[in-house]
Amino acid sequence: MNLGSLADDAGFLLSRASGLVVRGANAVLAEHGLRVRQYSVLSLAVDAADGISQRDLAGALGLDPSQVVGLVDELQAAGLVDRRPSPGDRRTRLVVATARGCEVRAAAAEGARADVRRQLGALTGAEQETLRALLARVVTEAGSRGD
Amino acid sequence: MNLGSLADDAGFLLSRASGLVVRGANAVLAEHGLRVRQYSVLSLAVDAADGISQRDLAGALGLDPSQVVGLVDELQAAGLVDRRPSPGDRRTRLVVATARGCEVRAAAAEGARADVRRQLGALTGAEQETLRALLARVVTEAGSRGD
DNA sequence: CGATATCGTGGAGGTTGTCAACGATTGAGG
DNA sequence: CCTCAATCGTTGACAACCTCCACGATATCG
Repeated sequence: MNLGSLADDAGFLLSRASGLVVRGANAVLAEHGLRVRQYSVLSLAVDAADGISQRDLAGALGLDPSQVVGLVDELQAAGLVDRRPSPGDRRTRLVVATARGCEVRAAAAEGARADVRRQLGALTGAEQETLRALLARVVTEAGSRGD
Repeated sequence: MNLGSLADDAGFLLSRASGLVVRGANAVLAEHGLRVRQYSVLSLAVDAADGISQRDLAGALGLDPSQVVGLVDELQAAGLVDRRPSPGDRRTRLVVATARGCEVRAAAAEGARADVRRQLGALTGAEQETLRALLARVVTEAGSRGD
């Protein structure tokens, strides 16, 4: 077993698997007029009952705040989210999903989930859950460490 | 437990974790004048005793062949790899690592491995191995399916 | 020999990552 | 009250990346 081999490197495998899943997800989401990034933003907006600030969106997604601007612009132009002023802070703009945004997200989520199941088809259900749990710990640990 | 939540989506976690690891690796590799992509190409060239065609490079890395051109150009300009004609096929150009390429790769690999260990610090050694094995199966399965 | 496929390469167009600014607003300390 | 630093959204710039298409050179199959 060659430990120097790229095919055995966890970082490379992570990047490679991510590329595969993102590519597949983008293809599926295109049917709903969305890219993965837009879908992520929309999802967080739908799940946040009172809306979510663009700052928090950037933090949750690991993006630069400047990237969020464009994504929200596109979703807003598509009528899927709105920007509402925050009650307590006039700098902040809360991103809230519209009724149509909720519908689109629900439909897209179904397709996206099916595609992830397909992409992870080599793993049993239990293994998929193990993978999910391990990745979640890596991500949250990195977050609590300051990225 | 909200199954619709983005933070529980395996695809999102994969993409997020990959982004973290790649960012860290790029920072480490910058000390050696490399980016992750270049390091990957260089690694495969070093590991291939008789060189590797750009086609195979693209396949192993999941890249479009046209992307490999630029990466090899940069590595060649840095004196880390050479392009040699293939003995049996005049279309193919074999990418082979130079002596300096081997040295740089060895030095960079050490730093990269240390960084991955740091990024995956939330997991025990056994868990890291589990993660690696699961990802390897996902990637090879996708490969045997035609991406 | 001729049709078809493959390899490397170039270029176009869109998406992403990173960074540095700026105006508006907030919060803390003097 | 007033100044100073910090925060939020936004814009702009620039490099990296992905996707696709087309081409010349070469190989392979019929």
